[in-house]
Amino acid sequence: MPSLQRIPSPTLKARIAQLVDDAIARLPELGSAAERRSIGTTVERTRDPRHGDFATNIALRLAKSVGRNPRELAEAIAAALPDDALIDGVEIAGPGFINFRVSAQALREELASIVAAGDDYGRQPRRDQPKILLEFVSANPTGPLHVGHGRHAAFGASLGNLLEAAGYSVDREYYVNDAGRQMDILGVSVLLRGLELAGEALTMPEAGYRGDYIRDLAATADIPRLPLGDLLPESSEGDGKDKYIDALIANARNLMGDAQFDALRRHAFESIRGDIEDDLAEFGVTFDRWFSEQSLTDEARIDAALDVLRERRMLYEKDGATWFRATDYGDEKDRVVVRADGKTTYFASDIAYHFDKRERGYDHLIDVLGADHHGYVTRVRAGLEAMGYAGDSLEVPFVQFVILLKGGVKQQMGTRAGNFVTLRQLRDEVGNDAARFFFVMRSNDQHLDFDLDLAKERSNENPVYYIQYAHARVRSVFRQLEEKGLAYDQARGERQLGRLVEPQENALMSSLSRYPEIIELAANNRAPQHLVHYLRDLANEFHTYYNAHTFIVDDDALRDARLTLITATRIVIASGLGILGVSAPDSM
RNA sequence: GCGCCCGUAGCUCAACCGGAUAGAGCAUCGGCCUUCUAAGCCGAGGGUUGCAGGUUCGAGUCCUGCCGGGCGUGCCA
Repeated sequence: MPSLQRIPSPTLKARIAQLVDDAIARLPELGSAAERRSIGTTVERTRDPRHGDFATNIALRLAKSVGRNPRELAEAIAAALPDDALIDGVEIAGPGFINFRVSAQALREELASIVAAGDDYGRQPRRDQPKILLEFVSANPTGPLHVGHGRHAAFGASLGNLLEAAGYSVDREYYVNDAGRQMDILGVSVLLRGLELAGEALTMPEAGYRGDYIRDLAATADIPRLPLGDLLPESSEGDGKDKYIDALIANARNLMGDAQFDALRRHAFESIRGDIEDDLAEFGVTFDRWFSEQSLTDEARIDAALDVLRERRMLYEKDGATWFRATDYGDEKDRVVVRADGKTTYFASDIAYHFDKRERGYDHLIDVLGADHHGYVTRVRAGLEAMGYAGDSLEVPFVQFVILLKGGVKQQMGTRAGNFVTLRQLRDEVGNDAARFFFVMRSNDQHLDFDLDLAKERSNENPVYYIQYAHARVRSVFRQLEEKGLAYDQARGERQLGRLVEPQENALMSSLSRYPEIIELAANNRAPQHLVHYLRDLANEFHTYYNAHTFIVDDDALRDARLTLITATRIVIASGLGILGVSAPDSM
């Protein structure tokens, strides 16, 4: 459906807020414009229909600063409101709220605009500023994605879609941790499994990767026949598992040579990375860029970033290491960027990476991180500030853990141990739609109990079906229409919207008009679950309407009006589900 | 110890920069299919929003202190 330069009208909420602003501007005794702005005009949807459709508390907020009774103030503001066809009634209520009832005509116009805009309804025009870089998932390429990563993927992807719908310019990026020690550990894990496949008896060290996928990688890798006696370190793991595996890696490099070891490492890494990309793509999650951590080293960006910090006197030497003065920017301690052994730390990469993001022209950075990374934000912001960028240009929504319930029992997960449920397994069991939906239906900063058995049941207990069913029902109505030899006359439907007078019809129209506001709200709050709850409510209103009234009636005008209403409902549901990455089926 | 997040109905969770009588689903109980899909609808019961103070015209929301849970606090990545 081509959208030719459609200029979205402001939301109903924004239009009412404008009327209130206009009214206050006519009352100079209420203070300067600047003072009013600092208070802010707040217009909200009411919770209770008896309070109308919208309400503002502006009189309550202004009362103190102008020293007047809030109700009296509300009366004055209401009297100063410009005449507008949008509003059908205004009343003062409670301690000084001004309640607005939206006119039926305005709702009908909004309904017509949904059908006209189609998929574009609710979307704001694209703004060039600010340019947002959204980084999410960024799971280490040392194994397949598990359900926790799935939550990150679903949340990040939905957030990106929401931000774009709200008009922001967004690029999505996956930071690939392809450098450093963990790649060595991955390589040596594959080596050990390969030797095992060749008949050697050995046990995987605790610090090694023990998942079954390591065996699969080993089966397709070129594994040299190394003598175990030379490969295995003399020290035991009891002396420290980190020390043990480092010695093992050193031995492997000595015996194989760096080139062959790196080739083995690369084989494992590339196959895992490819698998992650495929997995995410099947999940409907794609990225504009896969950013390699190794490239920071290869292109000397870490050194360049450290040079900038050094010039700015933000680095010093102590105990043989190089430290960054993070405490100057509110961190609780200074942080090492170059270790005594000359290697840069992961934090040094992070500084360089985030500096690079800003240098690439992104104004605002969003990193979706696991809740266990919260300690990181202060120091990365410190890095940005030391580089001359605002610390708050980095925003970090945290995603809490997923607790997987199977038979009512919590499943423990760990990449090292390899006993996790993979995202792929989850998708196979519950389907992409249910998985995408479940992952975002709870606030990201809440732990998520993911009940596998429940999600597997293709029953009415699964909320995603409830919404999809509403969409399928609309399609079904139109199939019935066709079978009865009738046709939908959209133009007539739009002319006859005045026929929609049932309470269920008014409720549905009102809910539909909220959609653009929900997009904005969910995007600004980084909260896809607002959209989830909205869609659930909308589906509920549709199902109620469906049960209360027949759409395919003999009265042509009424029938077309109703078909217009349910078409608009279908459009909004399909759009909302699309943002969440969930399909909108034509039949179920 | 210090820092961050979270405590809302039996369970899982909502509640839009503080707003009016705190809402849904599941579960429980009672109704609705000769009519567009019953994967649906309607109704009922269920709450001292962890506790105690404070700010405010107004607090689940903000502040302080407790209690309980999670995470972090590496020259790991």
